[in-house]
Amino acid sequence: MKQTATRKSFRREGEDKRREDLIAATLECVAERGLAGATVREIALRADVTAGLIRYYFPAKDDLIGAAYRAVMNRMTVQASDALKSAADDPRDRLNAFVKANLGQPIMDPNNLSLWAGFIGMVHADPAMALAHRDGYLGFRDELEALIREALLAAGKPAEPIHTRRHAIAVNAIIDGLWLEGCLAGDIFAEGELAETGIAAIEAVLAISLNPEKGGAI
Amino acid sequence: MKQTATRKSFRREGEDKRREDLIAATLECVAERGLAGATVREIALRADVTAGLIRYYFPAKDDLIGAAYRAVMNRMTVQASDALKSAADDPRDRLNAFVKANLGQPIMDPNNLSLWAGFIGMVHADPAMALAHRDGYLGFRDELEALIREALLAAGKPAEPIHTRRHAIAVNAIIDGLWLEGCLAGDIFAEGELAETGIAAIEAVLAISLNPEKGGAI
DNA sequence: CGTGTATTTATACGCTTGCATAATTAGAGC
DNA sequence: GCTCTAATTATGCAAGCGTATAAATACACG
Repeated sequence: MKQTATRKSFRREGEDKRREDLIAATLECVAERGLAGATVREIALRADVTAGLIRYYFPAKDDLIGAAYRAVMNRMTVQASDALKSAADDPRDRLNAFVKANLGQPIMDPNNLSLWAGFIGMVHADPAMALAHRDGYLGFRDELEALIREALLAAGKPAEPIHTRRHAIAVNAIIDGLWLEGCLAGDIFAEGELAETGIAAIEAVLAISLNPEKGGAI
Repeated sequence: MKQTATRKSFRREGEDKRREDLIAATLECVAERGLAGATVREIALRADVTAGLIRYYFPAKDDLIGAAYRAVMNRMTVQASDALKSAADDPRDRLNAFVKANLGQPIMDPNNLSLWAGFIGMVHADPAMALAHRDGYLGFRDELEALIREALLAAGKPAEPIHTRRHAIAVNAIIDGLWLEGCLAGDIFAEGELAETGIAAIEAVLAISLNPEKGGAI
């Protein structure tokens, strides 16, 4: 076993696994030291790989960063959708669960904000990234608008597209704004306070109750 | 005028002027190419100064960046406060004007978002930045809470601190969220749509009218 | 009209970065 | 077990970074 200046031993991994590992390592770096801390060498170190390999899987570093961004956004979307799947049937419960999921762990997390903010900074300069972002945003808002529509109907309220569009914009703003506050300074809020505040505000905006079981309201 | 390899001519400026110029140049860089584009050399170029001078006025580059961040936040705060000064006496009109100012030009601007996002990315890693941000955020929210309290009282509604706090959190989220949407994709909204949506949402949350003149409501 | 000094320029150093490329090797297929 | 190739390591480079420091100069003051 005496080895002086030996090469690093390695295993060949599947392409998918390696990409995932590299993305995960990137997210670790960003989480700990911000976007500036995500250098190819540091990422490689975390992935237990040498720096050169990154370029084997990603044409340039920015492609890896972009993939990492998409992974985070996708992960958040999936987590919110998961909350929907395990929710009750009543549309109001579903909207309630959706909001709570977005305003609680693990979605409302400073690490997510760091990556998101870093990426937003690039959006302004890179049109391709701007497009990717807009798609994500509109997708989220469309999902929200559908939930709102069903909740309104379940409460016996009209749900014209003209109104649901504006409602979706407002509710989306409430979620985004509270998410932001929670990510940036979660410690100055009580446990669950932001989620409760969000639910109450959305109830007021939509003029319906999102807790049809307990607090009955037509 | 024949000069080969002459030194750059310069004028001595007051300390305040130089600091302001350097900060302005920094903001230009960040707005155009993100935080990564704000290098000492590029900043110096924009300020029509050589790079070394930056360190004469700021101990390190990060100090300049921090000063620039504070300048942006301060500028937005001042702009919003200006809108208050030229508003009517009725507290509901004042809150209305405050919201409209934050959801219109020049505050709701992609450049401001770029700056803000770039800095927010650092907040997570740099404790000093985090403190600066928290102060700004709490200052904004406090101002908002005072406005809300007065508006509620003017409408004959109770304004207990327990409630105004939560209202301030929610209204702040609405403003932040809509500001974000407008900065990121202002072109997909009609003129004034976001401001109107914000006013309507806030009216719903506070259960008062913010247009006491025209649309009378107790 | 000199003179002193605070301000500004100029230059260079040591690091780190992203990227390219050559050398190696693990592991599948025959 | 051999062989071939795709995956991985290792090395180096050119560029750009922040910072330190010495040299130059504008300009207030006497």
